[in-house]
Amino acid sequence: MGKKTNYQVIYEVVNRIPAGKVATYGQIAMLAGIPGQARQVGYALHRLPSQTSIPWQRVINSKGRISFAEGSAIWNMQKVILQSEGIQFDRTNTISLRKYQWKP
DNA sequence: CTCGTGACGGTAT
DNA sequence: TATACCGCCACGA
Repeated sequence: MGKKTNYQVIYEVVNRIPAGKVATYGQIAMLAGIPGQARQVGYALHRLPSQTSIPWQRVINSKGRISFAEGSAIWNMQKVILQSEGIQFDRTNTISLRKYQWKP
């Protein structure tokens, strides 16, 4: 039996985030068993194919902000999808973790 | 093998 | 409050 790679575990955790909720990179790293390695989570999501069923858009940074350059095409896409799932952004494009952070 | 990179994050200044 | 530093480590050149 091949042991699971960190990526596989990361994807499994991200898959559990329900629509209408978000999780931080650091939180996913912790839940995936690689605490302190938030960057690995970002890299794992970065490698996902463009058409994936994994809800990558539900992972944001610890400040409650989308980790792409504000105004970029990918940034806009992530924001639109999250809004369609019921997530509200404030006037500085920040998401309230208090209200929307996933608590498994 | 070494080196630069990065969808991060906590701490220091 | 904002910016700067690093620690972290898999990946690819």
